[in-house]
Amino acid sequence: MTVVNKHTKIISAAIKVFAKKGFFTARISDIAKEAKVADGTIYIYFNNKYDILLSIFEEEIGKIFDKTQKLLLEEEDPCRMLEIYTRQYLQAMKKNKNLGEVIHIELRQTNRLIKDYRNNKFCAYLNIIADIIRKGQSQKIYRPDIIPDVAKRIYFGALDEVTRVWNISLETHYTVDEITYQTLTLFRQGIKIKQEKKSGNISKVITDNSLEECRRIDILSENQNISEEQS
Amino acid sequence: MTVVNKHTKIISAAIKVFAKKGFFTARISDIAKEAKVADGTIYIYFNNKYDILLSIFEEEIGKIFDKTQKLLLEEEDPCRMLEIYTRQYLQAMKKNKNLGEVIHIELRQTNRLIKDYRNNKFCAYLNIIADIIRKGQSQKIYRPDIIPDVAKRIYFGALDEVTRVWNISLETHYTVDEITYQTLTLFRQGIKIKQEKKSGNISKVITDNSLEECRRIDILSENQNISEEQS
Amino acid sequence: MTVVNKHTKIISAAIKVFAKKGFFTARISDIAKEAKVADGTIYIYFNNKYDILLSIFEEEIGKIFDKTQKLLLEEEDPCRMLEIYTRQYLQAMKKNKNLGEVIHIELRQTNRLIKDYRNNKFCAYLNIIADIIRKGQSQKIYRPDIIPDVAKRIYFGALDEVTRVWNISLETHYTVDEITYQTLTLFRQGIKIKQEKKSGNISKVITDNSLEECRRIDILSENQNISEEQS
Amino acid sequence: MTVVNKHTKIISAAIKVFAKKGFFTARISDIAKEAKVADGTIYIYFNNKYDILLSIFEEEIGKIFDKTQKLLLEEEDPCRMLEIYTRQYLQAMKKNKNLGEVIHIELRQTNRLIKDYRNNKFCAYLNIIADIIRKGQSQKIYRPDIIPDVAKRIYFGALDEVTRVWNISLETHYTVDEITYQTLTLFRQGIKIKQEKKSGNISKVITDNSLEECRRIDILSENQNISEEQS
DNA sequence: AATGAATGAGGCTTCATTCAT
DNA sequence: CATGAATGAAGCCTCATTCAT
Repeated sequence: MTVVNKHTKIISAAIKVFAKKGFFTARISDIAKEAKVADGTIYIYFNNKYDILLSIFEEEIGKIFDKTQKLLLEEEDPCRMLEIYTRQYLQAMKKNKNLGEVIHIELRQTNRLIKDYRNNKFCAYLNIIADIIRKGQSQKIYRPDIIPDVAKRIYFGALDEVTRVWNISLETHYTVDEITYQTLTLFRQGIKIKQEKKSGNISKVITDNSLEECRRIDILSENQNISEEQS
Repeated sequence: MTVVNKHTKIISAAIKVFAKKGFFTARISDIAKEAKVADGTIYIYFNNKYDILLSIFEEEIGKIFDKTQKLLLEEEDPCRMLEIYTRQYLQAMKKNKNLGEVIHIELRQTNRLIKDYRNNKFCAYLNIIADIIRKGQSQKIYRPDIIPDVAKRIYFGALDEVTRVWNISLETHYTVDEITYQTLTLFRQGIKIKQEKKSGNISKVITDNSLEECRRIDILSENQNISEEQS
Repeated sequence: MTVVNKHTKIISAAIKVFAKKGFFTARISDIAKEAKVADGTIYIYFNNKYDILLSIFEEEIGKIFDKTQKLLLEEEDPCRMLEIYTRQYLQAMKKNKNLGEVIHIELRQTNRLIKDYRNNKFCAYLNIIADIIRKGQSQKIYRPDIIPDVAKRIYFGALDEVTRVWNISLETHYTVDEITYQTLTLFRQGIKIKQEKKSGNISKVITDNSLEECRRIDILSENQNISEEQS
Repeated sequence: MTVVNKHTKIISAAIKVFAKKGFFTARISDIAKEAKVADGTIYIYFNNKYDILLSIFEEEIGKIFDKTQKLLLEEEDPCRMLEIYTRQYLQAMKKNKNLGEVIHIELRQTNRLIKDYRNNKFCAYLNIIADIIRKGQSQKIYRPDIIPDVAKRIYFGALDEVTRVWNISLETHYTVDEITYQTLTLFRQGIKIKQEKKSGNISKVITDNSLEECRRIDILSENQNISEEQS
């Protein structure tokens, strides 16, 4: 108990350092100092600097994935499942803000290196969302025109970006609750005030019109772009 | 025609190289080779490697920002404004997929360095969303409980992440239209099928219940976390 | 014994290399090769190339300064003090001819960069001369019209330049003794044969005349210069 | 007249820039800017950066050398000749303080490169001093135990270092006259007050004793040094 | 002759990794 | 296992020099 696993100590230190400085800017000696071990010790537990990053993903994302997966097994309602997913993610990020930063930045930054390699766990984690959406669609709760594989990215992108609001705290500080509420509500019900009763139809019509128009504009602008396009 | 501005040539090359290798992994000599200039030439046009990245943001985001801004001036309907914003962003990203990658990754990666410094343009670009939402709220079209400064991040996060769908193309390729439709719809109307007439209330009750429960869970899990918390 | 302090090894190597090639022409890799360490090792002991130079001044001048200072404490006669000073400097330069070269050249060359910064030790070392002269003046041994702060420079300039006689050895080689004798004698008694007894007065008169004349010439030539002066 | 020789313009600019920044730190573009010509223009008039420095020596030292040489032809008294030499040098340095700086620093710094090559003019200039001393010795005016080739360096070293007193002006500002007086007097008559009549002998005895002692100490300390010597 | 944009060799410095203790 | 001094490969950047205009 008193002797903390060095592996864990290094991982924790690395999360902190990567979060603060970024993977490339962080130095091994920074991590070593943070972990209170010698530089060389790190190479007893990890093959190289990059391996530390990979291990963070594996282990930390793994924890969230496993816990979320377990909680979802007991749930059938897609809306509740989405809530669980969202809450788990946001809470994990809140608990360890540094981890959030690492996932946020490094996942992308090093994505080109990881690719198909080891981050299947992350893909699996993303796919949970797609599965929930599919479940909701089969239960006729979620709209069938939503493409789960697109929506999962929209959703995770939102979740991911939103964690910065309280990490980097550019504007103001919000509670996890507030952010959870905002994200879930926005995603489930949209930004527009639902004008129940009769107004619903109108709303729909407008939207459809709008989107139809979108498509026309899209085609037009695509054509326009041909001439604009820089080869 | 034949003599292309070297500044532009370098920027284009850098976008390509950064997109492929990432800012830190990219070498000045890579950019030089791509731009077909000598390494030293780059330093005639840019102060340093980092300045290239900054210039990409400034100039490229600037272009999108300016065009979007201009188009929005002619529009009053928040929904249409959101459409314009979304379409412009997605189209720009489609036109130059590498740029998308650079914005996506580097903006975050190097964000800690940029901060308040030069990327005000990016902040301004993000704030357009918040402004649209505020406009919608004052017109009683958008729900007042949405926090514009949070929602703008949720939305941009979604947009940003979604561009990867066709850039990195992990799953399948979708048209700009499809992605625009998906994003806009999801954001404006939510994922749930609107059960108009009386069911609206029920939906709302469920949601509220659900969220109430959320909060209880939140408190519970926070307590749980105390024991879980890693010192 | 066998394990020589790396710091010292690098300093020694740097003195040798700087002496041979000069600060700017010397390469870090030259010093590393001379010190038989890796290039990077140098940066464990010094912040940068310039810091090596500074350290040479600090440490080596420091040694001479300290030893000289200590020896002077036991002495009261200004003439003997001057001897000690001179001998110590010349002996140190003889012991390490390269150091002489480094002090000679680099002190001046890099003086503009060092200035008030770290070479106070050198200034202190120079001021010893001024102090000795002042002591001699208060003892009525040294002429009161000598300005100590000017004379210290004249004297150090002479010492410094003279070390080149045996370092660069442009003409012939002389012993430390010979040079010490030459310098001390010249400085203490002048170049002119002292015509003791009655002739002393005449000598003085001649000199005064000569110098009076100097001043007249000076004024004349200054006037001449006005027309010569390039704007 | 209006069209100033570009060669001259560049030389003047180079003197100014070298004086301010030093040869190695100065950039060709600095000189070009100072001379108000394009970088490339410099290479029409000079082979390379180093050639500019050499030309400065050649031309500027040459001017002083020629003028001094000419004035000395009309003079027979060594003391007066030394005055002329000193005055000419100090005046030239006063007229163009930047040139003083360049000679002072660069002559030494680049001495190892120039060596036997092109700076014969400088050697010739130094040798004037030796010749004057020899003349004084043959006229029985100067002490025969002075070695002209050593004394010329002692003297030039003093002159050179002393110019810094008013160039860098570390302590106080003195007039050319004052410095000329100080240097000449010190060199010709020494620092000690001449105690004419009988005391002259005593002074001599002390000095001789002192120097004898010097030599003993020298031998002793040389022996000491053997053990001190770092291999 | 004059220009100055372009070149590219080469230096200083960093830092992941090793290995003798 | 642990250490941390040492390594040396490799990158960013500078700037003397060139050459097309």
